[in-house]
Amino acid sequence: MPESAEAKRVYRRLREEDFKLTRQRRIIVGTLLKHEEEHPSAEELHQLVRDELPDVGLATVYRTLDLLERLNVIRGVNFGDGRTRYELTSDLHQHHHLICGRCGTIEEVDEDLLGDVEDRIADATGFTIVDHDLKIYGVCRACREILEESRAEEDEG
Amino acid sequence: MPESAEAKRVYRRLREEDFKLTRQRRIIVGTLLKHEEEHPSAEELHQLVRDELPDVGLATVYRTLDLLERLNVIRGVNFGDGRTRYELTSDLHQHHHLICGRCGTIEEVDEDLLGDVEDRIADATGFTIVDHDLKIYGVCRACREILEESRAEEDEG
DNA sequence: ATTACTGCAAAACTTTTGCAGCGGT
DNA sequence: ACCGCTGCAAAAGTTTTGCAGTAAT
Repeated sequence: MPESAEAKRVYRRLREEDFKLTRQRRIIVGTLLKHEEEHPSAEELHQLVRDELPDVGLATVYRTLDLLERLNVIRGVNFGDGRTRYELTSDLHQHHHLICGRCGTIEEVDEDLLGDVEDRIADATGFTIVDHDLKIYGVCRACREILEESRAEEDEG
Repeated sequence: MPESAEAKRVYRRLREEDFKLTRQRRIIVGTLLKHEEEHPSAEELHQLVRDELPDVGLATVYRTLDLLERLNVIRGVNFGDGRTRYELTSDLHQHHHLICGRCGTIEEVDEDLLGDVEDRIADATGFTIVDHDLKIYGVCRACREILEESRAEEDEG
């Protein structure tokens, strides 16, 4: 597996801050990038990492995630199941989550819709904005159709 | 303590869905509304609730939070410390969080800035939007000033 | 009167930490 | 060779669950 430009960028960040680039860290970073869209939890990432290097400990995964979070490479998010899931903070990956309250599906919108909202907030508060995370709650199209059908049936019955 | 219109709205929701309105639930709801802006965790809420009714169990607090979350009255959010914190989902309480990556302060912006963003997303995806949660990451004004000062000192030294 | 709800204690689960040895620089 | 990093196992912290008794309808 050739290492992506993205992975190399992370390695550079590590070296910049005088952290060692170990086999474990390389594989954890690579696996995280590869499975980015799944928003893996620590435990899930650990399983994936073990496919490649079987005796990596779970504690190492946690420690690496902490480290990457401190370096602002990733960020922990909460989708409401019991565990913390991770996503990249890269500007190249700005996206928003649409969370369906009925079926729990998470869709992504890959567009930066918030440029002028950020500007307005920065002006009003003096806050220097680095990144954002927008979650939108509602009902997805499929569930909405199901709900409309069952309502129609009730009206008949 | 007279009960707010907001609290009564929650009680009505409970009755609508055939849940019992117990002393514990009344006090948990009241305490949650009162300490809304603190985004209490289950444990913190438990402490606050015990001031009023000392032998409420922590499990009851968890069970009530679960229930209120299923009824879409509150929502769990993750601010990066180990525990789930809660906020109301009411339209009347739309606000956004500015999270400073240096000092960890969370400021709130109490304005609905996302009306047209929501419209665009709804049009593009067919998603029926009920609510949203926007977190903005960056550096607050105070920290920014501190950073600028220390940079100036480095340049001198 | 019925049965959902509660408190308590135990269990399950997620995350952190201590320590002796290993491995990147 | 140094010292940061790792695996393991134990600890800490958070959330869930079983059960017998209590209270809202």
